[in-house]
Amino acid sequence: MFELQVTPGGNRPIYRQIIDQVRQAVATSELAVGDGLPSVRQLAEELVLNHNTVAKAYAELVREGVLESQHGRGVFVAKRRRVFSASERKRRLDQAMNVFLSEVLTLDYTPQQIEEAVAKRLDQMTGSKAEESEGD
Amino acid sequence: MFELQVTPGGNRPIYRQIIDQVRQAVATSELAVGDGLPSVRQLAEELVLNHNTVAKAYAELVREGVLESQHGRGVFVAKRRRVFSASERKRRLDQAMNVFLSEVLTLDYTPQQIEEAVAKRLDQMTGSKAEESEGD
DNA sequence: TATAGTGTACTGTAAGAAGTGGTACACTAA
DNA sequence: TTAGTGTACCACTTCTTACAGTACACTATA
Repeated sequence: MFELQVTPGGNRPIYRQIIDQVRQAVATSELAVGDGLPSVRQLAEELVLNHNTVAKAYAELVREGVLESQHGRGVFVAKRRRVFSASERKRRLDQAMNVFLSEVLTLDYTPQQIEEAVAKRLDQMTGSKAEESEGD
Repeated sequence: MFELQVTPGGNRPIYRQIIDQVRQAVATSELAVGDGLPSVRQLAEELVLNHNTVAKAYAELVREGVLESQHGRGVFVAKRRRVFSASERKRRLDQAMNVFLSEVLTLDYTPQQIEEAVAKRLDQMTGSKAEESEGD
């Protein structure tokens, strides 16, 4: 079952927390292509939020090509496709790396530690596909 | 010479762009320990900003231990030191990785491509210390 | 000592983002 | 017909970002 959790008052906006977690669930195959997501109102009730906040997150994920919405039916995980141009992809990768690396280097992690941590997390994410769907 | 550039109206706040670039300059040793930074008013004039915006960025960098301010004299690159607890460092590393990885995985980069890109950029950052200070 | 330049700290103002609350409409499926 | 869906508004509040101006304590230098 797809669960997500949100902490209001954190440094990161709620709707962005939803985006992060859905992205991650898709990346780890916890959510497979075609899977349905909770409706905006249902998820809003679960998380004690306004439905507009959930809708905002879903809308951005649709824009990114992660989700696909069907009016009157629901929101579903979309088939993998590229929505950005090659140069835009590169630009976003570079910017994301800059932010990430300048942050962790400031935290005084060494390059080796960073590379290891990234490799480990990537393995966690993409290696353990759908292994939790046994207890359903 | 230390140059930095800022784009207003971008997705990232101006003061945060300053923080990112100073962090990066320190990480790459473009700015060495003890080096002075432009004064808040001078930098504000260069970038056509309010001095409060620059001061806000500097203040956060001081809080992070990247910079050190001397009242009446200026702001300087601080000696490397840790300002966060071990658990806080780990928490920040994890959060930064989550944001970074969910973002680039959504961009449809493969784990291999991501690891390579990170390794390459890390090498650029920490390998080419102060090599541009020849054309001064 | 005067003066200029420094960081810092206020106040006030304006614009935008984030989030809530409510309503409404078109669509789908039972 | 009815319930549930996505979507689109509007109004409102709170917080963040940024600007504008002023002020003060400090440092260095003439």
